[in-house]
Amino acid sequence: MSKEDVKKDDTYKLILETAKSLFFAEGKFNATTQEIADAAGVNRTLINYYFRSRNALIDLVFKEAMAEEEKQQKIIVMSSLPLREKLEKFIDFSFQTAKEYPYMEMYMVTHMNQQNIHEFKTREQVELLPFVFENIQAEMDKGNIEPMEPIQFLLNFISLVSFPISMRLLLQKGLNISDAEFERILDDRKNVILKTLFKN
Amino acid sequence: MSKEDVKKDDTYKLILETAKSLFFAEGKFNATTQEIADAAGVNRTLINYYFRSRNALIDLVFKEAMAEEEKQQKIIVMSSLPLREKLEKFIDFSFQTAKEYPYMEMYMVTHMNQQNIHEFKTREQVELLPFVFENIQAEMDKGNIEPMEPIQFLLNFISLVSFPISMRLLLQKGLNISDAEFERILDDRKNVILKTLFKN
DNA sequence: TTGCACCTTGACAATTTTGTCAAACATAAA
DNA sequence: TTTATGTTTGACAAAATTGTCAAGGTGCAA
Repeated sequence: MSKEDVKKDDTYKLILETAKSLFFAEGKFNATTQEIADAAGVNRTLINYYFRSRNALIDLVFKEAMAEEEKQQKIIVMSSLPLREKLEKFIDFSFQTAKEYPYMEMYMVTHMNQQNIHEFKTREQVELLPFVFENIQAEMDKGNIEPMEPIQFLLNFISLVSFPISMRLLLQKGLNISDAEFERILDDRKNVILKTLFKN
Repeated sequence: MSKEDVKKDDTYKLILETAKSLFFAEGKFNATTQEIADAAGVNRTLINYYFRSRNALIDLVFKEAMAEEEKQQKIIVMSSLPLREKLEKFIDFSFQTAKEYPYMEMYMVTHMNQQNIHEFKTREQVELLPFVFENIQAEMDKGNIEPMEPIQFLLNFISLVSFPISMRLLLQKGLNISDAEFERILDDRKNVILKTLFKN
């Protein structure tokens, strides 16, 4: 099926995307090479042919996801929009990728935990942070947001955006919420988050 | 070492606690029976002797963790304290268990995802929810918290409490925060969360 | 058509992980 | 001391997972 959707010589890409889908969309963090191959509709040894080993494929998936996420986020942070609009854009972007890959963040954490990964943020990313903090501080000075350490505001923001998506399954079952209902709640989240973080 | 700390016939308990520690404290979600046995300082086959199979052990760890968490939470929710104080207690409790088992929530989610787990909340838990919602609604009517759907307020609260703990590794490395600094930030979180959710 | 480069496959081997079992061991009661 | 019960161990078998390889296939360029 999906094998027919792409050119034959795109097997490499097909395997890569299928792996991403298994890990990030379905949350099958321990998918075996056989399972990945089956999901992609290809022979298992093709994974070795194109990626050398299972680990090499895993690492590639991880690095690509990281890079993609960073690239997008940087564009938003570096824009000259006011803070509130930056955050709005960030929410939109997060919810959009989260719809496709709800388990991506959790995969990152568990994967980093098992490997020993050090610098996964570029120097650029880290150097951008003080700028963001200044941005937040300025809004506090203007009285638009509750005064607190900028890092705490940032934690608040990331938490409010990411947690309901990452932990969706836990929340849905724990609070007994249907799929449709949870979708609706998520759609309202953007406004709720802004209302929670900004004074009127 | 740790084997000497307990009575010999507590091997059952020792293995169970070691498994919990590996999964929830160290985040080694794929620990093999050999790794668990080594960590506990016992022979691997004792896992089969006491728990029949690896899966049986895993399931037991999962169920016990769930049960323990629910038990504690129920005590808090059922208390007749005002909402703000309930939430304060909840924060204290969460941070306390999270210090010991930072990866517990993530383990729950990934584990539920791989198995097909349905009712993991007792009927009691679910039946308690409307009561909590009323509680929240009353505070909104009193003007103590920003008006929104009670479920959204609850999501906000859980997110603010749990996310920084669950995703600690990702946040620390992503934001370039030292261990000591992150500890300090977490210690301030309780007040920050209350300030964020409650109007003055 | 032939040759070449690349892709795909199934068979096989190596490794890892789990589970079983009989024998050895320890301890407390008779 | 002997016996009985429950615990621990190492050896072995089975299953699952990964990686290698030679052989076969495909399409395109000469």
